[in-house]
Amino acid sequence: MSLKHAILTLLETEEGSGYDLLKRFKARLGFFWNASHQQIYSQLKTMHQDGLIDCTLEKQQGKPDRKVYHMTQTGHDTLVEWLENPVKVDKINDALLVKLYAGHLIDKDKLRQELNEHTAIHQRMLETFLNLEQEYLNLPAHEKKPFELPYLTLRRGILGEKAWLAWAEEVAQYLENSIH
Amino acid sequence: MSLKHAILTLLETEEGSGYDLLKRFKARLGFFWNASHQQIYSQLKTMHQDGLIDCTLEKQQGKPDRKVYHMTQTGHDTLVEWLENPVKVDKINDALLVKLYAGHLIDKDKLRQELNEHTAIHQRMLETFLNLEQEYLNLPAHEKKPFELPYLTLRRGILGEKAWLAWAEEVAQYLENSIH
DNA sequence: TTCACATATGCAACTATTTGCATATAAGAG
DNA sequence: CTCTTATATGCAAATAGTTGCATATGTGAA
Repeated sequence: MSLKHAILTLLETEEGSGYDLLKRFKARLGFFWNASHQQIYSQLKTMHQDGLIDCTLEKQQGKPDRKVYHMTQTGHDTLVEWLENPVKVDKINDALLVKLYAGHLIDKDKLRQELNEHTAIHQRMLETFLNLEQEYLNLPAHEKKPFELPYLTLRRGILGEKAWLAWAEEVAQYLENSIH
Repeated sequence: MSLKHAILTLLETEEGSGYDLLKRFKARLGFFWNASHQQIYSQLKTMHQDGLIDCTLEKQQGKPDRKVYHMTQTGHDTLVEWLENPVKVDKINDALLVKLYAGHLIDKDKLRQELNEHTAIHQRMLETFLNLEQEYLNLPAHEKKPFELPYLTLRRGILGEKAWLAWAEEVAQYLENSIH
């Protein structure tokens, strides 16, 4: 499991509550790791029980209390051990491709419409990534250092989305020609 | 769930045993949907119970008996209904990227080595896809028709792998420069 | 004043996937 | 003669992820 390790990675740099981690997930790991709030909260609970992280309660006025989690030595060791052992190649399970494969069973218009909707989403993601890239590229050289590795993960997002969109263009072309 | 629908897609064209479907998965849907034999067998059992498929027993000499599954009307209807309703955009959970994000915590050599191993796997996949593409492209025009949609799914594999490898090249460059 | 959104947490039930085990035969390689 | 690969099926336990529900407050918009 890697949700655990993703959380440890985030806590390694900075402590935080479940809610913090949820937001950090979306902002930093969101384009290559997805987790819902339920998953994060329950994972934090287990990790706390297992001694990978500990927890202090912060009272707040106006807002609910925050449980702030931080790394323990065990947590750090667990993370390092995971980092040093190989991980599997990412597994793809893409329902849209199953659909396309079976596309002879549906109306081409419906297929085209769904492809357009997915394309719009991917375009929006690409834009977000390109904006983040600009932010990074505009940093003065010495401020870039700590973000070099995160930037490389962002590049994965950019190249991945561009490839997706190029593919969608091919499919759109095909669907266009096949009606006339 | 889409494993169900992927199986229905395969059975729509041709009946088959769990073992057949396993092989067809690898050959046809393997680059965008992955399923283990345990998953397929247990899924078939559930689908049979739910009346989406039915089953006849084929005795064989020398080899174990085969349970041959085929589509029912309910199964067909279920597939068509799924096809006509939108699916979600594919969710990515890529452990290698988590690792890269936390790469400051590990030895660059180890990181480079793991990247190389993943690169080798992706290169092999790309080669496989390109070979399949050649097979398709060498078909006479009239035999291409039934494979047009599967070919588009193959293109996704090709473009996706090429993008992965281009990205890996960027990462390799970075890791190369950061030691010297 | 109501509605949506952000803050902040979590349980319970279900669905999906992985990992390890289990069985049995045949064919071919070393 | 043993080892690997292919054929053919499956159970059980654990882990991972989704969906629906639940609670409580503050802020800003319509």
